[in-house]
Amino acid sequence: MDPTARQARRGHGRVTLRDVASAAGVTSITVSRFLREPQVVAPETAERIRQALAQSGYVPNKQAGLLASGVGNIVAVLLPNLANSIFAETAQGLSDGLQAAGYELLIAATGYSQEREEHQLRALLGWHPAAVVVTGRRHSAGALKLLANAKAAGTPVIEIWDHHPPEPGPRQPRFTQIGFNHDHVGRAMAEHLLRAGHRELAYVGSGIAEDYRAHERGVAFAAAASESGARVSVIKAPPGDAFDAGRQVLGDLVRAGPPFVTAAAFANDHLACGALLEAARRGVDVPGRMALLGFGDFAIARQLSPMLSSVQLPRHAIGAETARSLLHALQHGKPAASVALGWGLLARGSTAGRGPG
Amino acid sequence: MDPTARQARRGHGRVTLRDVASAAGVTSITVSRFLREPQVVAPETAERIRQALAQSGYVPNKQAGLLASGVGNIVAVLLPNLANSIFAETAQGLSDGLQAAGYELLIAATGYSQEREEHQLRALLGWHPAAVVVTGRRHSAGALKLLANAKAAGTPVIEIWDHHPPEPGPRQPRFTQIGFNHDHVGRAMAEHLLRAGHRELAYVGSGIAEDYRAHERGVAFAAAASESGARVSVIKAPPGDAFDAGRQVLGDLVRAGPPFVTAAAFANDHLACGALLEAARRGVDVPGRMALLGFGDFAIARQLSPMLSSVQLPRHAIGAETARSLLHALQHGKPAASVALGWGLLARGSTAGRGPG
DNA sequence: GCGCGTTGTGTTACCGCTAACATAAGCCCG
DNA sequence: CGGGCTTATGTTAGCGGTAACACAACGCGC
Repeated sequence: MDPTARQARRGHGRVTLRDVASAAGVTSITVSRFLREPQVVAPETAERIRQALAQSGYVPNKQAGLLASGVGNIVAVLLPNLANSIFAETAQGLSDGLQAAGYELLIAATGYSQEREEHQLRALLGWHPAAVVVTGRRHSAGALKLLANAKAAGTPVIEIWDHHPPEPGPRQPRFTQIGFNHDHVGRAMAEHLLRAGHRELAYVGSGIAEDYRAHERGVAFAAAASESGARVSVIKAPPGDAFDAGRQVLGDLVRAGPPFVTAAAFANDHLACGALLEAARRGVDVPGRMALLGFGDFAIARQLSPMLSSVQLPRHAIGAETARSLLHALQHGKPAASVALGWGLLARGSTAGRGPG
Repeated sequence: MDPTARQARRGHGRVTLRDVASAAGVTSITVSRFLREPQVVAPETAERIRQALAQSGYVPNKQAGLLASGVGNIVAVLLPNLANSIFAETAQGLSDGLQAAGYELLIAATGYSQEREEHQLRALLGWHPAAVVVTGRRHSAGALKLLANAKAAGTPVIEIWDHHPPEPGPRQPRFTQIGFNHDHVGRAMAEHLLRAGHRELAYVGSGIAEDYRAHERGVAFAAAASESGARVSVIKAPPGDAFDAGRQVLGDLVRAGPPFVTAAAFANDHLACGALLEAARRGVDVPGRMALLGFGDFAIARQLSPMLSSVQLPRHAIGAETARSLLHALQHGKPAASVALGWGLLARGSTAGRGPG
């Protein structure tokens, strides 16, 4: 009956705008206005409100604010995982760019599973985020529908870590893409080795079957090599520690043959470094007997001897550029254009050429 | 006047519970019930609702749900950063444990700044999270107050990556801690080197002045060494790439003296590996001329030759255990007990002893 | 046939905040 | 000195859901 009893029945016992307002001798809307546009409140009133706020420990309820105003500041982010340094750095880039603008990150990991992605996406969309960031351009049918709905409702949707022309076939919804073309990278990796004179190549995949981008790089690598008349064997790295997997692959490669593989490209630098270290242990000459090429340009790549050639990726830039693009789209109410970010093949000791030819 | 005009004025144009309800020929509360407790709805009604839901593309508005029911599923997480692999793995562990239970992660990075931490905390608390996870036990006065308020309101608060007895002096609010004691680790690192007979030690800090945990390890290291009559020089690693910093520190150490430092402990494995690689390049005998000890047991540590001795950390376990603890606290409505997680000093080649000395 | 418990659905009020409009007080100007 | 404009604050209604209670329809036993 009495307000106290009612309060006990519902409510979290937290300080609300109304509490602050009655302490300041005004109504809640005045405090609300003070918080959003202080200049429209009379100076003396403002002062009383300021004091009431300071004493109250008031924390605005953003659910209520978003519900009432439709204006939120949550950005939903879906990444394959957080432990992998490349995605962690992207998350950091996003965080750096968005937190300064007052946005907050609701992050979920999909474990490279489209099914989990759809599930997480559905959950995150329930918070009515101001924008949605997903990894890659391949999604389940359900997820695509959710993303298309979100975009139709004016929520910016950005696909990161990929940049690819539209596929043939039934027209797909298209979203802003920020990343790079994995076909190009795969081809460039092959061409780098071909230019050094190699004709018997290997491509060592990461073993994560669901990572379509890694798969695309491998396919493009093989295609480019075949077109030049070279041969490629595609190898799947064993599970477990990536360094150890790389070591094992190198051992297998040098024991095998003929034909003797003379150059191997890897899905990531950990695999490649494992191979490089194993070559050193076995006295296998790199790049003389076996050239090694990584992907990702992890910090360790530059530290080994010979230094590991690798592909430098815009890891942090993808996050930073996505933040920029998102802020732009939110300000202008229009989807931002896709951005192809730069990458580079860093030719170092592990693939030093045999001279032109 | 007419509902369409009103809808245009407010609302996001998204599908609401009411839309679904009118399509199914019931009122919104029935659909709401169907979603929460399907068994109380009559089978035929349920079927109509199911169809209406399938056609509508309805996504529940969690702001509204949380506002009305007070039951949410957001967990707010504050980490120093996301790019650093140790915190990324913790985030992954949390994510693994909580997403299965239907919780979502609102993550923010503090950059080791207490000021940013307080700011982020204030922002995240506005979402009225079901629980709050912060890194470390040191916070600004304002942040402590916010955390204490949250705890008083029944929100579980967990401090991770630390586990420490209460400090003397004014009584601080205490929260559940899940981590390990950095003093113990620092002492253990020193004792490991002392046991191998070293009397002239160096401790190489990370250069992040705000990382109080790294600082505590360094202080404990120095204290333990002094108590044994050994000498310690504390060195701050230069900024920039950690491997390069480690290389430079090793160069400085072997050029310096007398007295000749014979063993160096590092704030992380990247620094230590840089030193190890530089020693190999210079032909400095490890551990003969210089023993090297890392922290973190990164994957690369086992791969170098000699293998780097290091401290194995419960990186993922901190996240996983925090998830467990949180779920427990949420279910039982009582704060969970602190947990000291295990770590281990992995003695490998880089600190192989000179025999009992 | 009447009271009574079940079952399934609707009504009302409210979560905490804000948009839109209403209102009251002060001010200027002719 | 009264109409119209500003400025500062209040009132009302609603965001999209849910808790609590109300209520109608039904079955059942005696």
